[in-house]
Amino acid sequence: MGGAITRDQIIEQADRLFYERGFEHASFTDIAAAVGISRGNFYYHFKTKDEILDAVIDRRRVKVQAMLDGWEAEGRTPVERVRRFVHILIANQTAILRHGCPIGTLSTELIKLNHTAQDRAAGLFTLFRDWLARQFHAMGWGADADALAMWVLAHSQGVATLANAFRDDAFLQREVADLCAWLERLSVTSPSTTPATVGAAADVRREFEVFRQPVTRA
Amino acid sequence: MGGAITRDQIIEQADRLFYERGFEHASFTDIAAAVGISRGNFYYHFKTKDEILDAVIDRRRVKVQAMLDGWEAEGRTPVERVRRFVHILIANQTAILRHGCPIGTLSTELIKLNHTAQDRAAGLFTLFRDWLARQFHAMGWGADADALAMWVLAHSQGVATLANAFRDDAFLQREVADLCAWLERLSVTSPSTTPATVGAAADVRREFEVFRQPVTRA
DNA sequence: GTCTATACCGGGATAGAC
DNA sequence: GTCTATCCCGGTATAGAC
Repeated sequence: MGGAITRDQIIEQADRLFYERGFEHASFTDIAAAVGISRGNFYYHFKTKDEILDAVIDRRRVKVQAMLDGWEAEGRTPVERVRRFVHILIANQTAILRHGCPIGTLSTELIKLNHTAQDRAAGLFTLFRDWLARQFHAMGWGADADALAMWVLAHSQGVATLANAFRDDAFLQREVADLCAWLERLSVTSPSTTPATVGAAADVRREFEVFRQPVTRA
Repeated sequence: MGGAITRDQIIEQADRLFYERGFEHASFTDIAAAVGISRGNFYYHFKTKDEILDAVIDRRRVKVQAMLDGWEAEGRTPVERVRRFVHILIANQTAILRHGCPIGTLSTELIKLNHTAQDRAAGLFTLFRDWLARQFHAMGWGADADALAMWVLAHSQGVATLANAFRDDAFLQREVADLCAWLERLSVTSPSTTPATVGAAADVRREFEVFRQPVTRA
């Protein structure tokens, strides 16, 4: 009963501290202090630190999936949904400027540690990747949907990293605005909005070629 | 004499190990073993681990600057020079797939550790940023040069992070090809190649608007 | 300048009382 | 379920012989 509550609190605080200080740097002492329990009590709930990491990644999976489902339900069009994705950079601006992208920084760290959970961390990226690809697919980009998803994901990731490194909120906002402007243009000429005029996959691709170019300022 | 050589070797191996395993995770034991000296001998050359980090960042500054100077000398046009920048993703492909971007991952880690050297690490990004901005400036993008520089830097950074997380060399290559294609288009319509037709800054900006859109596939 | 030996601390992890 | 006490290890850092 109370045990489950404590366990949840441990996961919640560990999640936060892993994000703020990094997995390796966040100690049991830190987490115990944050939860308000003794270090020893800890091991009743988790046998090792890696077990806590697993639980944290699970928690993040659930939260990410819930967020994506929410966007799916809210956004009327695929474009609106992708825009919601891009806007997490704004919604979480303060945290990103301070600590970077929660997924990117965790993934990067676990790779350095050669940790067994590195693939599970990368799996968090996959949730976004597949969701984005589905949106672009719905927009009619077919075979290019995944490439577009990776492009948006990579750019957002890079923006988060540099905004974090430079603590530059203006840069972050500008990039979000430009990504949205690009999305707008993409949607206007998307085959899904002009289904009658575009038939063959080759035509879609040719049209795509014209419109895929970087955005830098609004 | 031999001391200076040892010192250089320590910095060299520390640089490599900080990149491969991360600053915190790379221990004195690791570095000492790599250099082939005892842990104790270490402290004759550096009083603390932070001092080694400082030396490593200095070393990276020098190497980055030399690389940028080299590109400046080699590349005949600004576009060719920027292309050289983008191509480091290919040149260092193996290392990037395994360990990510040396600058991005170090910067990210030091921020998590709230390390005093975090700004010095971000300064490595600044070297690239300013150099890229100068290239775009030479291409005629004037006030937008820095924004373009940041855009390219951020995108490259994101590509490195995701290529690392997914160990996806095909993605990395595709993104480089697309970045180069975008550069090509940018250069064709750059005000520097058509100086007579473009006068006011507003015209440059308007023209710029048309051509800044994302690239996703080749 | 390089070594061995060692101090010291904080990390993760365990044992056992309550 | 939670605590205190403790273990063990590996980390950084120091002392002092050579």
